[in-house]
Amino acid sequence: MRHLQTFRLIEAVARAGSMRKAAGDMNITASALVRRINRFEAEFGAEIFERLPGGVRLNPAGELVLHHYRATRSDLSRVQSQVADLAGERRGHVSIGCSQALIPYFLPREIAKYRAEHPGVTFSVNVRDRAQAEQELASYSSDLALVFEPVYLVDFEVVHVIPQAVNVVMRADHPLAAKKELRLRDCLDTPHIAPSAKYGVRHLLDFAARRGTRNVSPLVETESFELIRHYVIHENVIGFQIPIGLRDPADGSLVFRPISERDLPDGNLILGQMRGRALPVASARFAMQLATALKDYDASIRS
Amino acid sequence: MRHLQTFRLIEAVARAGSMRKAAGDMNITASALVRRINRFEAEFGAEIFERLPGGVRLNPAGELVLHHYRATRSDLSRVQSQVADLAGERRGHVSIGCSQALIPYFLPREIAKYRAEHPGVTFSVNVRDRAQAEQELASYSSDLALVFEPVYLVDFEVVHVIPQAVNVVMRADHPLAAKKELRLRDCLDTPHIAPSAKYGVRHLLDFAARRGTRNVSPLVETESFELIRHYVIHENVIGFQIPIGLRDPADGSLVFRPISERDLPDGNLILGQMRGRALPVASARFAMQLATALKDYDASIRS
DNA sequence: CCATTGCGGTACAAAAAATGCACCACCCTA
DNA sequence: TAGGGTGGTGCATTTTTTGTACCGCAATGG
Repeated sequence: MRHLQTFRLIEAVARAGSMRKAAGDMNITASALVRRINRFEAEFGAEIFERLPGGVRLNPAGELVLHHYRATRSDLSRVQSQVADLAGERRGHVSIGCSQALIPYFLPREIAKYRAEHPGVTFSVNVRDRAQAEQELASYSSDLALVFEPVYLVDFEVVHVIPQAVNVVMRADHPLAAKKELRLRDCLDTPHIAPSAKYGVRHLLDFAARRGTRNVSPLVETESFELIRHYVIHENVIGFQIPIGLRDPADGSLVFRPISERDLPDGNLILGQMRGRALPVASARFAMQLATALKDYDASIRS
Repeated sequence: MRHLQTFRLIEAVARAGSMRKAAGDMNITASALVRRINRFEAEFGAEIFERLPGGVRLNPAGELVLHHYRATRSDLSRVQSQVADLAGERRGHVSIGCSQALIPYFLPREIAKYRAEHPGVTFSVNVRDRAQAEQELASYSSDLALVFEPVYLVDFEVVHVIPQAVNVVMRADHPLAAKKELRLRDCLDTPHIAPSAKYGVRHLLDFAARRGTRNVSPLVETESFELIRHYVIHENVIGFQIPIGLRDPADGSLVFRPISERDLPDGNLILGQMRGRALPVASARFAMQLATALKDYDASIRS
C-alpha cells in the first residue's frame, strides 16, 4: 500500500537513528528522504524527530505517530485478510513469538495441521524470551505470543493458559531416574545444566531455590533448551524443561521426571495477543486452534 | 494529510454513488478519479465497488475499507490533538450530536465554559434523533452523543446517565397549572401538542399511554421542541419536554409540571461515545466536563 | 589545531507520477 | 432509435518526486 510509504520511511529512520542510513536501507537518496520527512512534519504540524549532532531520534510526538502507523498497518492488513476471506481465498499470514519449548513438537504439528486446511496461509515463527514476546505484540511485530511464564505487561491479553510443571531431563541410567518424582533438593545437589535467567523455567527454579535458602548453580548455563536436551546425553547430568517441549525418544535414552509440586509450583504456559487488537482472520482462527490444542494436550497429560 | 486523499475520494464516490458526480464534488476530473480508484483496487487486491449500470456502489469489501479509513482518520486526528496538547497549544475540535432539549440552555453554557478555558478548541453541535446520533458515532462523524432515551446500538458506550422526568409545558393560566404534579390521563384528556415518534419523549408517552389502553392524539405533531414551547403560548394547550430543555421565563408566562412517576417512568438522558474508541484530547476532556455538569444538574433539580 | 568525516538540509535538473482532454463502448430511458 | 448517462482509456501536459551535486555545521582524530 503505497500511501503508507512515508510512514515506512519514518519507521526506517527511527530504527536506523540516521536519515542517511535509513535512506540506504530503503534504497532511496538521502535528499529525497529528508524532504519527505520534512514535508510530513510540516503537514502534520509538528516535528517528530529530535535533530542531534550525529543523527536523529524520535521525540514523543514521533512515538505517537509511529504507533499510529503500526496500528493503521495492522488494521489494514486485517481488512485485507477479511476481504480475502470474503472472496473465499482464505489467505493470510500468522506471526508468532514463542518460547523454545514449543519449537520441537507442539508448534510444528499445529501449524502443519492448520496449513493442511488452509494452504494459502503462511507463518513466521520466532523464538523470543518472555519480555521480548510481549514487547513484539505491542509493536504489532507479531500477532500471537505463546510463552512460558510471561511477565504480563499491561497490553498483554491472555487467550488461553495451561499449567506446566518443570521436569528434570536426564539419561535413563542417571541415579535419579529411578524415582517417579524428584525433590528440588535432589536436583540442586546433583550436577545440573540450566537455562539462563530470562527464561521462565529458570525463574521458577531460582524462586523455589531461594525459598529453601539454596541456589541454582548450573555447571553449564545456556539460552538453548536444545543444548540442554543434548548435553545430558554426553555428560550424565540433569537438565530442566517443561513437558510440552519433551517427547520420549524412540531408543529410551532420555527420561523425564517432574519436580514435586511441594517444592516447585506449576508454571503457566500462556497464549496471548495484544490487548484490544482485532487480529487478522487467519491469526484469530489459528489462535482458536491453538487454544483447543493446548486444552486437549493438558487433558491428555493429566489422564 | 495528503496520504489519505485516495480514501477521501473513495468516500466521496460512495456518498455520490457515481464516479463522475464524486469527481465534480472533489474538483477533479472523472478520468483521474477513475484511475485512482482502479489503481487502489489493484493495489488493495480486490474490487471495492460494484459497477452497476448508472453508477457504482460499495461492496462489502468497500464497506470494510471505508470503515478502516474512518478509524484511521479518527486515530490520526487524536494523535495530532495529543501532540498539540504536548506542545501546550491545547487545540482541537469537538463534534457533538444531541437531542433538541440540550440546545437552548445546557450545551451553550457548557461549551462557553469550556471555551473560556481552552479558546483554541472549536465545536460542532448538531441536533440528531436517537438513532442518527448513535449511527454518527459509529461512522466517526461525531465524537460524542448526548441523547434522551437512546436506542442502544451495539457500538454505543455510556459515559454518563441521568434520569429525566417528562414534564408538561403550558401557560400559567392553564387549568392544569394549578396542580403540582399531573396524571397522564389528565394530559391525554386535554388538548396537547407532541413531538413525533422518533423522539424519546414521545416514545415514553406512547408506551405509557398504551399501557393504560389510551392513545396520544396530539392536535399538532412536530419535530421541533422549540415549536412546542412557543405554540402553547398562542393556543392554550399543553406540550411536553424534559426539564433540561426548560427554564422558567422571566415573565412567568410558562409553567412546567412533572407527570407522576406512577404513570410515566423517568427517561434517561445519556452521554455516550463509540465503544472502544480513543477520543481526541479535547473531546475526552469535554466529555468529562459534561459528565460532571450533568451530575451537578441532576443533584440540583433533586434538592 | 586543523583536516576529515558524517550529519541534516537545499538548488536545480531529470525522471516519474498524476491529471486533463478527447474519445470509446456500453446501458438505460424517453 | 436517439440521447444522455455511465465507467474506462490513449496521449499530451502539468505537477510531484527523485537524484546529483553541493552547503554549513559539529564532532572526531591524527
